[in-house]
Amino acid sequence: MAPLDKSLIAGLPAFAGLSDEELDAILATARSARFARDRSVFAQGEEARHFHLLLSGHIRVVRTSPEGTQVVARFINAGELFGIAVAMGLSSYPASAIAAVDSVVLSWPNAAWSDLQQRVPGFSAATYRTIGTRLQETQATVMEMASEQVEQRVARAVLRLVQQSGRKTPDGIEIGVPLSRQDLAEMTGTTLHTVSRLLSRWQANGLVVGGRRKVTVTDPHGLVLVAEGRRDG
Amino acid sequence: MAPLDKSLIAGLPAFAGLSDEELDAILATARSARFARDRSVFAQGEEARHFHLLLSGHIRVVRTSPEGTQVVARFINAGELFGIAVAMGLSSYPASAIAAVDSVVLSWPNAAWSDLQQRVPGFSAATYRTIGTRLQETQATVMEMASEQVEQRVARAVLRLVQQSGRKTPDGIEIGVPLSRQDLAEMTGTTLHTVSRLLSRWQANGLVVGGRRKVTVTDPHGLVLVAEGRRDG
DNA sequence: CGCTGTGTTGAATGCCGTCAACGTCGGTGG
DNA sequence: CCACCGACGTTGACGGCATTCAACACAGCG
Repeated sequence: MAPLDKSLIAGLPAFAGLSDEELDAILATARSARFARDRSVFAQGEEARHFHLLLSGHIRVVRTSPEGTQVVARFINAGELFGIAVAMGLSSYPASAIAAVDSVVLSWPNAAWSDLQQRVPGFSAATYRTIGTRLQETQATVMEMASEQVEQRVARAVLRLVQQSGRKTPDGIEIGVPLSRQDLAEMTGTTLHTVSRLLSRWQANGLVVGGRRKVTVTDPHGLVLVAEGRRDG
Repeated sequence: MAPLDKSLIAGLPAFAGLSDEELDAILATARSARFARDRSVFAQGEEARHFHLLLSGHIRVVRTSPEGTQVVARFINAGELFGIAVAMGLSSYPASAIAAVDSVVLSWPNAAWSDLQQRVPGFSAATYRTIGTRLQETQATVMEMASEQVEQRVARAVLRLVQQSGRKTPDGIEIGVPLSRQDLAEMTGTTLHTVSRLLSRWQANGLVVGGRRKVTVTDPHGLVLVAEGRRDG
């Protein structure tokens, strides 16, 4: 396999300020792979031998309960680390990672982890921050689920996705990830039926335009009001 | 103030295998303080200047939403680090910490953090693991709230508390933290009314015995069945 | 052209939150 | 020691929101 080009990771915050030689050294142990949409990068429960960085595309992180219920824990965007079980002292992945669109992933064996920590100044702190941020986000989700109505939660989820991967179109801001009603339901702890009803009503009221696995927000400010419970969808 | 005794922290996993001199050095920058029940160690939003270790007692970690809803994020037990905003790159505490019982807390200024990371081998990894564990637990909470009924969630919360701070008594296993119905409600995202109803029914069916700010589990196995939805309380 | 995955919508049920009233324990001050 | 007051707890009634059950519509694909 041809060596990976250092331009792939030169711009990322985790590797900021490194020389060309260091970047090459870091890439020496990495492998890149392409994942077609809906393919799994790793599966929950599987032994965690690698950690990963998303070069392009979007990854859906899904947790499945023993009873089979699924929850979409988060979406990973290009440039983010994921599957870093090694950083948390886990020997197996706590969730599955599935390509939401065709994606390119860079993977290192776990052994490279301590190496990176030593070689790259600030890498450790950057990872702490990543995990810490995810902890904050997850706790925010808990608060939402404890204190808000389903409608507000779905509105917030849509707004978050818009912020993470929104694309301007003539009609409004479109979410850049194929997103089924089922996905939204699994992100908010509700059913696809309820999500469908909500989106229909929002569409009737001019807040969004729905499509097959697609949502376009036409009135972001109005949707914010819904999310805050200050307006009925 | 008299120097702190190294026996305080010698047994903790985070400081395992250190010499007496190193322990003394670590303690040199620490301050210990006693917190009476219901006193706050730090408050949400407050600038995070210190990180903390619980020497004895129990701490309740509470997040409050802008609207005023409260959620009990977790209980801290003796020997655990808490308020480690510095590790997550946060400049202010994301939650409040309140003494659930009279407690003794060891506190370091944030400046001691990087020092500890360098001086104590494995400290970094131990902290990663702590944060990672909390992330797992929080995500498990999200899954529960998404897929389980209130009764199962409350049962799980009670069982977790039993595991964390259970004390054997003639009547059964008593939760070692003063725990109001309101507290349980804030841990499970429900109301004190529902919790009260559930505990009453459980008591009638011989699963628990309730008291003022107190819960004793008389039939742990039965309660597990309730938590798994395989039995009605 | 049928099949599968996705989405929509109606109707009915039920869980649990809300409102309300009352009961009880424990600490505090006289 | 006792009376009082506030915090905590219990229980009933009611209603609404969201799930559940069911049926149908539509798109994409082999």
